Amino acid sequence: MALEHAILVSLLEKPGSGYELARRFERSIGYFWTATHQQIYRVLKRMESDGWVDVREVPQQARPDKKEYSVAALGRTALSGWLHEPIEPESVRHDLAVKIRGAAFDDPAALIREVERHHRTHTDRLAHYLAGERRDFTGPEAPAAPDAGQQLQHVVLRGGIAYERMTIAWLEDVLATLHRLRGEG
Amino acid sequence: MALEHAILVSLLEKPGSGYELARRFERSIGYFWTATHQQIYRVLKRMESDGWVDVREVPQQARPDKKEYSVAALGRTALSGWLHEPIEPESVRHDLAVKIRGAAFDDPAALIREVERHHRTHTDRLAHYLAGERRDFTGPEAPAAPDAGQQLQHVVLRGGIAYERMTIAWLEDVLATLHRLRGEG
DNA sequence: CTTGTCTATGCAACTCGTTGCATAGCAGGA
DNA sequence: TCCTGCTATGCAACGAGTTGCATAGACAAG
Repeated sequence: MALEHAILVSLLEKPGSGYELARRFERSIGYFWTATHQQIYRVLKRMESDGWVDVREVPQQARPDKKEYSVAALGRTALSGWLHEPIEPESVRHDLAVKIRGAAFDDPAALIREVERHHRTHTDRLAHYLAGERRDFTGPEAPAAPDAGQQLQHVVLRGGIAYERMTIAWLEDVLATLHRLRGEG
Repeated sequence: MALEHAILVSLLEKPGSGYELARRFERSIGYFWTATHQQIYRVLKRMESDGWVDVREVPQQARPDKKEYSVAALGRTALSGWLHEPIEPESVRHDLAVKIRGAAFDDPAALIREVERHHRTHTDRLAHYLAGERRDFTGPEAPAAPDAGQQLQHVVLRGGIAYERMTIAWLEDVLATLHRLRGEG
């Protein structure tokens, strides 16, 4: 499992609490790795007892205290070890594709609204990624000479952008097919 | 969960045994939904006791007997109900992206071989999909007037092809970035 | 004649991930 | 004042998915 490793990377980029990690997993990290707060708290606890992360109690005013986690030496070693291991190309779980093939045994036209909804979601995500890219990498406030970390973050973001563009184009292909079938049927 | 639904779709396309389903999940269906044989046997058993599928013992010579499953009326109803429910756009799990961002805290150049390996895997998959497309949809043996089911299978396959092409181009972008960083570092 | 491979099914144990619920302080609006 | 919402952490139960192992007949290669 790689949730531990995703957490290590996120904490190396910036230490933070379980709650803050959960919010990051709704945003930047969540573009390629999702996790709920319960999962994060549980895994953080295990990582702490394994000595991968250090904890620091941070008192706060106007809000509850928090535990700030940062990566310990053992955690860096564990991450390094994982980085040098080969991994399998990801396995896919695409509900919509199952639905599209299933539509052959039901009413294909009924899927049109659903596909349109997904199209809107992916269009929104693309706009969100592009805004982030302008803000952090290509806009006037972006660093003139990005360091290695920034270049690597940018190439991952470009992957997200390419994925959304591809998905949007494919959903349009799906819509055209569904409309054509409605005309025929 | 949608494994039940993926099984229903596959059985509607063609009835078969758990073993045959497992093989399909390594091929066509597996392009967008993976499952091991243990998972499939367990879910089939539940679907059978829920009356979603019918079983028929098929004696065979030169090999063990098998249980051939086909979709029952209740299964069709369940599938139809699921098709009319909205689903959330998929959540992503992309180990390689985690590794790429993690490489900022290790040696980026060490990732080059790994990325090249993924590039080869996706190139192979693309070739495999394109061969399937020629065989079933665009080649000389393909049906001149494909029915709804074939058109829907084709649009799903086109999605797989677009995904592989996008991924291959992105991996080349990643490789270029890693080589650039090695030159700088 | 033994070893390996393919079809075919399944159990048991485990880890991973989700859902529902609980607590608790503080802030802002009706 | 009460209700809603945000930060912040966590338990308990369940469901999904993986890994290892077991069985068993038939065939092919060495």
